[in-house]
Amino acid sequence: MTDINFSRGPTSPDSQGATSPAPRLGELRWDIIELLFFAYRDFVGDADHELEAFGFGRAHHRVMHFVYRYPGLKVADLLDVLRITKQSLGRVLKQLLDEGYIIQKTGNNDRRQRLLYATPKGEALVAKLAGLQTDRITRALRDINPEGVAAIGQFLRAMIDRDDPDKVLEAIFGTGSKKPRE
Amino acid sequence: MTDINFSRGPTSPDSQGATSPAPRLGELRWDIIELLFFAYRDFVGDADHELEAFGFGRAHHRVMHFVYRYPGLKVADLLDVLRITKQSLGRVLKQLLDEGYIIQKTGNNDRRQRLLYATPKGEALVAKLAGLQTDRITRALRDINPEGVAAIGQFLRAMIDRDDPDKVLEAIFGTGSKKPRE
DNA sequence: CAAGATATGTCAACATGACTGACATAAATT
DNA sequence: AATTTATGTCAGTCATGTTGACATATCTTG
Repeated sequence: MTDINFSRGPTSPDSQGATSPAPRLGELRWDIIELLFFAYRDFVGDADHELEAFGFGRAHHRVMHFVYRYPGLKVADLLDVLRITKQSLGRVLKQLLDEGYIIQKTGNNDRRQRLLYATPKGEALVAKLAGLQTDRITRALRDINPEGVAAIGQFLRAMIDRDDPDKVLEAIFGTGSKKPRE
Repeated sequence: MTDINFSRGPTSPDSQGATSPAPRLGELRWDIIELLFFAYRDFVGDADHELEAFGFGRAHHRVMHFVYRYPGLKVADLLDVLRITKQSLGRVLKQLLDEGYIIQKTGNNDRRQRLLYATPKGEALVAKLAGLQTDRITRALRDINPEGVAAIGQFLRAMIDRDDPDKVLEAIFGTGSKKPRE
């Protein structure tokens, strides 16, 4: 076994640390910061393992997820949501199209647009991954009462930037977004 | 403006979708899944912007964070926590050492070990980034009562895998970990 | 003590998923 | 007819992850 001998807190030994120059070393939410790190790591880990079997990565998952959830999403919308460049999106989207997980449909009003839809094959993949993640979430919520669950939802919503919301965020928050605080 | 015309839910148009082959399309926690995605994206985004000014990336942040928080962490511990290979860690660690954000100290009991400590320069960087993230967390928790805050902590803890916990997780959960469920 | 295991570091090659910049096409708008 | 917009694509680069091989110092064990 490796020894469990490290103590907690900033107690550097000889790191020239007698000057203590750091600002606000109390009142920081180290607890939540680290819990978010580990929780998210394991949360996405569920899907990562499954994706390997398909030869896909996280990028493919994100695309599939939002295309399935918001059918008819335009390429431009997807770029807003994922916050990546069209070159980056292009690669994974091309694979998903070629392998039949997503189909494109020319827009009715604007024939330049390519509206995206998940195929049954794509739906099955998304559902499988969401199932794994839902299992984890359900387990985590099991011993929490409805008020607690509501607080969790409120917290997560409040962690999200709402200036310049993309289409998906507008859907989540109910179009009349753009209300930061106060 | 781009039109806000996409409807919700899996209502594919002609994606050969009359067969509906997907398993369990109800009862999935799409809400929490998406909230976690956006919340984490914006949460790490705070630090990302600041890191650019230092010429660092997320990898550097993670290393700095855990070295500061758990002084005397060994290289092997860090590998466990971050779940990356020593070659990956080696690159960012070397930069942080060379630029004076971290120092190494030979282990007392075992002189093969290199115990890691943040320098004052490193502490300042970590504190700055944690400050940004704490601001977001504090804002998000502002209108939530103590019971709600407790529920949030409980939820995040329960989202984390506890089989084979690393040193940091043992510290967070209080060594007697290894209790999965029931 | 000699042999083997362990902790760390490093070289080289490669994959993924980001990025920038440039350019092409089709369709809508002016 | 000219311009703008939505999309696609080529080419190169960067950050960060991976494997595999190997070197060195130090600890542990027979």
